[in-house]
Amino acid sequence: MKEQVNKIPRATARRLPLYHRYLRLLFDAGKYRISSAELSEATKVDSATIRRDFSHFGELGKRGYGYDVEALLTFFSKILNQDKLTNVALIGVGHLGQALLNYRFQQNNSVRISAAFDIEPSIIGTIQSGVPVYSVEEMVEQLRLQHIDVAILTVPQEVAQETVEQAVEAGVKAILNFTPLRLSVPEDIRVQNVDLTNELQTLVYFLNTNAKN
Amino acid sequence: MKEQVNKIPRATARRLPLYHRYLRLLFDAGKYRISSAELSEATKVDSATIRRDFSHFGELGKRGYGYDVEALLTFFSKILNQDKLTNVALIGVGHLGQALLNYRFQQNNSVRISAAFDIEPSIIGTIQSGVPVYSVEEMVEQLRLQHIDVAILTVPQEVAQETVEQAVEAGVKAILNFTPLRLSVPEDIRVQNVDLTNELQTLVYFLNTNAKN
DNA sequence: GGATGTGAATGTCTTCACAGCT
DNA sequence: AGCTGTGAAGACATTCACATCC
Repeated sequence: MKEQVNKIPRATARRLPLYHRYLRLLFDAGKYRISSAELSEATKVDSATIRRDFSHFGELGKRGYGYDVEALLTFFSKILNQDKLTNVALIGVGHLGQALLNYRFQQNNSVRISAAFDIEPSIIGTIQSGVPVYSVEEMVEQLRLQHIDVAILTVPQEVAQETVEQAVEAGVKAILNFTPLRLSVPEDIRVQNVDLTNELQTLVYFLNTNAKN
Repeated sequence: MKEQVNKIPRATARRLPLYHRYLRLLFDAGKYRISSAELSEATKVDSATIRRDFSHFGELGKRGYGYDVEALLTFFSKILNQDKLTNVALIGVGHLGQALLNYRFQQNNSVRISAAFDIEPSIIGTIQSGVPVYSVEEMVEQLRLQHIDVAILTVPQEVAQETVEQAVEAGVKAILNFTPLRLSVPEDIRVQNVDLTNELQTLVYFLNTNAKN
């Protein structure tokens, strides 16, 4: 079933959505052919890196020509499961959670938030930005029922760990963690941290060190 | 003036705010001594990596003992300029921008959003979550006036590039970019991308590849 | 005794530079 | 003639494992 070329380097995998996005942009702009040099200009990824990344999936281009935009786009759509719809849960409907509910995660929607959870009685049972909000008590049940295995965590840090444990119990396999805490999870669970304070402080740090790195 | 130990590896620098945060947590919890092994458990950073990271700043620990929490905290506070207040601008007060205005970027506030910019007449001139909102027309002037050199970019992607060019013109040196586009900037300007769609899609990709990487 | 600091080994990622194919 | 795909080199990062020192 998985005819997938395995052992894609992590760094490459993390760039795939970016390539996919720019290929769509190019395709929509009517471009039918692209070289690694041009794609590099758009994405700011070194052209040799782009060629290396692509090469992990086979010989996608033609020497002396470049890559066919439509073919590449189709290929990466498959790779990234853009054909299927992936349902995601949002846990914690505070300011940031609300913003993410409104966030257009895709023009071409292949990922969508299909359920949200909170403890605030005034929003439980309502539809926020098109997404039903459930109480946290119903979370395990709903996650199981809806077969959701990706969750976005935007709860207060005080309850982050306990919440993630419930989510994992309910079968969640991947977590996009917006809390500033590093979560403890079983090793087969993937956590991606989005650490806004950290990003901002790193930026300030580099600014104050006159560092070129 | 800069007695700073230079040539800190990029990967180390990106972990400094995390260390700082956990040291504060430990300090506030009354812990006065910590080993790299314990800090590793909290931060999920390998203990050898922690020791290597710290060693770039000198010999901060004591063999057979570990590290003094307060001393480390003080040290990293200096390194990260936690003593000074850094003003940051928020450009684009949509849903995500609003959420960031409310985001507590620090318990111990050393970074704060001091000005916001938008084109929406109904919020221009108002105070949103304690932050004055100016029109984009006033942006260059205000950024200069307030000597702001860090900006958070949460504008629609259609105007991202032109907006960033104005910000750079106004002296901004670092940008936290929440738009899905890769910005073109002079090479002395630092851009940190926070690419939410990308993160989510990468997570989905890894989920569907039964990848261990 | 116990945990640091660090050479050395290993792993990962990027970049060069060019042979080879179209 | 031009651009890919990739060996080889280089740069960077992590991890091992232990001598060293408190």
